[in-house]
Amino acid sequence: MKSNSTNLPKCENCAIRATALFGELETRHLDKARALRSAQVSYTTGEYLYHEGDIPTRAFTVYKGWVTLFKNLRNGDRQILRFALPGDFLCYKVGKNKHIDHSAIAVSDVTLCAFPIDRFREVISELPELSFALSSITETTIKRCHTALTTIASHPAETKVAYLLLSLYIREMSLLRQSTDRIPFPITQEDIADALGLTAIHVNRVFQSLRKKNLIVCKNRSLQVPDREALANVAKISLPELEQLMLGV
Amino acid sequence: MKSNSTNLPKCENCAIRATALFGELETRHLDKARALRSAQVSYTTGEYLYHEGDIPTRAFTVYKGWVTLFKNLRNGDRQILRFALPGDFLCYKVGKNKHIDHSAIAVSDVTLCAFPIDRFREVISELPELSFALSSITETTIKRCHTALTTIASHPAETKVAYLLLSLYIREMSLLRQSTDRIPFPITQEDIADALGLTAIHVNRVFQSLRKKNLIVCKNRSLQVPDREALANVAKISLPELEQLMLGV
DNA sequence: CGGGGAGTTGAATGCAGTCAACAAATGTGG
DNA sequence: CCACATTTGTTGACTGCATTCAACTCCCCG
Repeated sequence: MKSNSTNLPKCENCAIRATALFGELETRHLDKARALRSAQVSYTTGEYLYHEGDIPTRAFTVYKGWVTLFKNLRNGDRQILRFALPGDFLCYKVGKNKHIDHSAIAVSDVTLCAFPIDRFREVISELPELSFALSSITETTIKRCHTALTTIASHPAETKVAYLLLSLYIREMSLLRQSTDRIPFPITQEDIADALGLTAIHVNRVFQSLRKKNLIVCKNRSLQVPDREALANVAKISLPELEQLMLGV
Repeated sequence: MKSNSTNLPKCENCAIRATALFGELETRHLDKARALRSAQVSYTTGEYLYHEGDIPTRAFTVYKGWVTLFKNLRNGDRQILRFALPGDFLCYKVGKNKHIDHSAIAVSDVTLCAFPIDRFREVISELPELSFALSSITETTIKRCHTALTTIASHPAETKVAYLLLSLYIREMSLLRQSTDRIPFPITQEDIADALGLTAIHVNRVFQSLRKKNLIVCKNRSLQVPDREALANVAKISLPELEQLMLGV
């Protein structure tokens, strides 16, 4: 882990602000709110951001790279809860029970903006808008959690994989400025299996099948989706609906 | 739906306060916060509390009875997101996107305490503690959503069913004053199937198997769990852990 | 050049879905 | 209070999707 608390980039120009915490706040409140941020921190691939059971002191906004949030299970398996992409807000925890219920690992090299959680209490007192911004974020988190539930419960496996791939593709594409149709894709087939409650082997077979139908091109840690409509079809969701969920508020 | 806004029971003596929204607040703040509540409302079995896509104006605390929260899927199936029991907080929504992402139905006759959502904004401004109470609630919701995810993804079906039954049993038992080991159980096997991503037929077979092993007694809309440890074992979770999640904050 | 992680393939097994029919319980109107 | 309709629960036979186990390839990195 590497930390940097000087020369931080300005929030108002931040490429990801629209989708991040401060995107919920009006510009005139930004200066007050920005005082929350203390540093940018970096982790390399495979490093833990925090462990299940920790009492977190800092919350994070992902600035660059991907993070997996997961729980370790009794039987040695792990359940991936979600993949956090740039703009996502992690590890905010103010309830009575102070322990966090999951772990987080950098799946690629990541940079995060760190916010001491204590300071939220103070700022909210003088800027109640912040509390609604936070609510808005957690509502999105719950909404995504609900669709994750729905996806994992759905059948067959092809539907689940299609849904996950398309979600990640849409979110990452919206973050890329350049005109490319290929996104960096740092997660493994095993990660996907752990996210969807499948085996890596079966995920692999589904990948073959999707490739054969020309629905995905996935190699060298990158992913292309030539025809989103077609993939959305397999995922049994309407494309506009999914885009609204992934990009909209 | 039936509404009553006079002679409301007092929050400080409420049997469910410990686990409900105001349980998060200290007693000295209760009078300010109680001003939020506007009425008690009742619904009969099968009635909708709200529909997916609605713009909610009121949030609810379940006072009596059970509620299912669910989404209707493209293919006609429905995914049950969770069962809400007395003390649970529903339908709070303050984010930019004002539409709610799921529907809610009374599975038994229910009584709810209703709170106009608008008024939360005002009260939070003068009582920031309320915003942390709300955060605490949503953190619990997310935590339960995470374990639901983990449960649905887990194998085999017996594990899932055991987990759900035990969760509901533990929660409902803690609400019953009398010394009984039997809880009212208003949901159907199909509800359970819709919650876990299984077919009703297969849930039935799992029920048979659990009955044969004397792990559950389920008839006439009631449920007994003679040996919680044993059922927790099948559910692949430690009993203390589950109790902490269901009862603790 | 060697090692390890990730991906790929095949064969065999088994869990859960589907279809169909029926039984039991519940609710409704006559 | 009974007759009927509807919902919920139960059982059996069959099918098929996903898991398991094992072996092997490819690629990246040291």
